[in-house]
Amino acid sequence: MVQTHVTTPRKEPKQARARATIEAILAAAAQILVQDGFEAATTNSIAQRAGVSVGSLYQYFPSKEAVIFALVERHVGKMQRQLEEVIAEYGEAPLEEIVPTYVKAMLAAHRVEPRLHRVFSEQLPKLAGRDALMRWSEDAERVVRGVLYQHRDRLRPRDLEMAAFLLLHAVDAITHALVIFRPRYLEREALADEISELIMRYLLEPEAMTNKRRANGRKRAKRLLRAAP
Amino acid sequence: MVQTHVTTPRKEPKQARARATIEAILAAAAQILVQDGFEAATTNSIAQRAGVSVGSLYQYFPSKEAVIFALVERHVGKMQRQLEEVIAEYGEAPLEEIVPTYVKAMLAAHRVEPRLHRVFSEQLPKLAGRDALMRWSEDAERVVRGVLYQHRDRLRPRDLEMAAFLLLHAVDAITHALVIFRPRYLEREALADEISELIMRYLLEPEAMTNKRRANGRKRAKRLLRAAP
Amino acid sequence: MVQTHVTTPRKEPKQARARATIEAILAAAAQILVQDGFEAATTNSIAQRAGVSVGSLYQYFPSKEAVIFALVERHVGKMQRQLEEVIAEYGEAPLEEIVPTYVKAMLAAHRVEPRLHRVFSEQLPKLAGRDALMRWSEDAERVVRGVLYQHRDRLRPRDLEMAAFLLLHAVDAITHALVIFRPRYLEREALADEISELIMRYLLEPEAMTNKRRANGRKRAKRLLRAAP
Amino acid sequence: MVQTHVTTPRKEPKQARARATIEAILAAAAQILVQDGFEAATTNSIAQRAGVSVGSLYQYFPSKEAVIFALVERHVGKMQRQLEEVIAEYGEAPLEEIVPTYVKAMLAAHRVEPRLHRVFSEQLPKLAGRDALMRWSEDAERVVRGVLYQHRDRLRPRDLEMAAFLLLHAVDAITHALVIFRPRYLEREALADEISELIMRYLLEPEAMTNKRRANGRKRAKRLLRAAP
DNA sequence: TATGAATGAGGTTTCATTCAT
DNA sequence: AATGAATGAAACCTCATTCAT
Repeated sequence: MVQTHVTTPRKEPKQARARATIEAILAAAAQILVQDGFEAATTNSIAQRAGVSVGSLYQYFPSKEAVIFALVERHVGKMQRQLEEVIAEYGEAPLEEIVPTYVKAMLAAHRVEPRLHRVFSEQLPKLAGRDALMRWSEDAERVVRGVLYQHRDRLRPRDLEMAAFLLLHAVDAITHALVIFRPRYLEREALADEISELIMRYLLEPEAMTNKRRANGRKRAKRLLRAAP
Repeated sequence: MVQTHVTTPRKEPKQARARATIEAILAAAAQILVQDGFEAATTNSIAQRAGVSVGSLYQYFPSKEAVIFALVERHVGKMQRQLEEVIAEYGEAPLEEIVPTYVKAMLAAHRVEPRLHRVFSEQLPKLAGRDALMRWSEDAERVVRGVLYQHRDRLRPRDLEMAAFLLLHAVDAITHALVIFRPRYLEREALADEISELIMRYLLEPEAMTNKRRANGRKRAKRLLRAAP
Repeated sequence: MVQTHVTTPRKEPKQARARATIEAILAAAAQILVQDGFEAATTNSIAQRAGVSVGSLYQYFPSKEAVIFALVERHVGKMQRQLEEVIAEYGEAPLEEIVPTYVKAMLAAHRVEPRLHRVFSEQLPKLAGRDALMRWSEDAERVVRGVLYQHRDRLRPRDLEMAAFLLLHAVDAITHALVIFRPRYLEREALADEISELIMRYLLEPEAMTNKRRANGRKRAKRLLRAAP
Repeated sequence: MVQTHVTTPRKEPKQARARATIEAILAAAAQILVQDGFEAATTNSIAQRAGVSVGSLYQYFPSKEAVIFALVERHVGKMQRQLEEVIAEYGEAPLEEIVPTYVKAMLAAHRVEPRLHRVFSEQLPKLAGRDALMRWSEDAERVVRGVLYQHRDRLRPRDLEMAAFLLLHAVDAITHALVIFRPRYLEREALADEISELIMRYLLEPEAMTNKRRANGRKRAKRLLRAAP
């Protein structure tokens, strides 16, 4: 929606207010989900926490599930964009760089709203949003597969599809488990290195994996990551 | 035992008929959970599918959650027993044997009732059973940690706790993701090998991992596993 | 039912057992009513406390209300018999004796099972037993009225029906209130005297109420009451 | 204030419509209680009779008991206010005036909603409102005690606390019994006189109780009562 | 006869959604 | 546009009663 703000200035205040209401509702929903779990997130409680009436909620969302769905979509979108940015930027880089960067991107993605992520993966009922979450997995897998194909000459595994599957879910689950069982680990430097190690050792034959290369790669990755927002 | 009075069984059956009723209720609950998801599992629907009245359900379970809880406990118990058996049997074996066996045991554990497992990990609300599921994770992690400590001389990673954490959740999540995204993969021979590869390469330095050894190890593992019940 | 226990000895054991079961049920019901209130008295809880099965309860009582009803009847019966005994014995005595004796009889009647009496008067639903309780009131009123008529020549009030009504309910309510608010008072000697005073002063003109007479009356009443079981 | 969160009103109405709904609910509850007894007062029947949905009932009352509680509180409040007004107005008057006035006030209080009062005192389960009813008794007793202490010089009874107890409950119970057994009596003039007589004769020595005084007192009381709203 | 498992109508309560104001 | 009162289907759970064993 391209806004011609020069010609329709009178509508703006209203739209801005609507936007604010929507934000308030989503924020309230997220807060309740995180603090009190899925069962506590009723339309009335969300509206109340958002400081609006139920009526207003239904003005902007056709149903309760739509609220949850919007929240999931937004969350997944953020994660996806993060991942894609990294891949786009490092698309041409050697594996030694792209892997640790990807790992860090995943960790960073989970750090964004770890508690919300947890609620989504644990308590989301069939209908509302589970699909969106699965789509994210499939998209991410496709991206990983792409990267692997690019470097297939150097890789040990023959079945790249299976490899992509394994890697994606291993990393995803580890980060997810971290959020739940070891929130503190998430901050540790060494962790990302270990996960990268897991991946690299799986992907490359020992002789293709010089220490030098790996060390360099890691340094450069750090530098690049620091440059990112 | 963390369970509260809300989830403990209400009375011990004294007649065979009662036992049958309890089984019917649990079976019905499992069926509904798998087929229609958590939301569809109402006390009435469960009772109806079990061919009994709601009243009968409440004779043996003090609440709806108690039914779910019993189901989770039973499921987790099965998985735990499988895992412990394997570890007990292969406790003294070299890593080359124990790892693939463990991987296969995990895959087998998930194959027991994969769809039920999925529902549990995805849709279980806070109260009912999530704790039991997390306890399983922690127990399993402890077992893995024990194995690693036994072989710590040969292992590359220094932080064995972190290593145990990574491996457990990687394998767990991969099997879990398989159930959801690639149920067909679960049958494939190669899959278990790949996961074992992922683990072994992470744990051992290249020079400590001769091809010969690995090949032997794998064969022997297969043999042993076949011997197991 | 006059039992010819000489000719039907074989039935006795059975009947004795049945009697014991009935007693157990009534005792259990009374206990639960007193301890946990009316709502807690379910057929199952009564049966359990009585140490029998629900089925047995229904063998001897056609419904839950029948159990309550039996309990009320029995309680009211006891009270009524107490009252009638006193009146029968003191029927010919002067008011100065009969009044304090009656008061003490009432207090004694409430002392029998005060907590049960309380539950009955406070929580009895319309259907079960309320009628029995009201019948008791009416019967007692009739008795009191009879006494008053006998002594009508000496009495100040002209409307003896109203007087009987006032006295009966005043005494009844006072004893009842005592059970609830001042259980300790029930033991006090002075209390019965005060209540008697209340009645006598209401019934007699001052000049008809010599101190001497009242003192004598009180003493003799005490003696007589002591003689009673 | 002994009330718990279970019985406190749920939200303050902000619209006139809401106020009307609350009134309708309370009126319906009172009606059902009076006509069909406690057992018949289900949330659905109350809502239906009130012409609203169950949901509306629960918007304003957190539980079924809260409805009953509100009704009891309101009723007790009315009675208490009546009593206090009389005492306040006649606080300085001689006993000969205050007693008949108090008696009439009590009778009037019970005349307000006699059938509702009956249900409350007979069928109120432990939880809902019994406390409120007992509080009323205690408050009233305190008031009576105060009056007696003021006039203690003229009074015959030595133990004024006991006297207050006896009088309060005698009068309360008599009025209460009237409601149940002789609703017609409630209208009779002579009745109040008789009850006053009962009290006065109990409180005063014969010689302190001139006919003249009593006659005057009664007249003046009548006049004053008539003046009251 | 005694048992206790089974029944199911009916009660309380919640909450997504609508709609008059 | 916003409000919040009103709705009612549907969930959970209880308990008097029946009946096969």
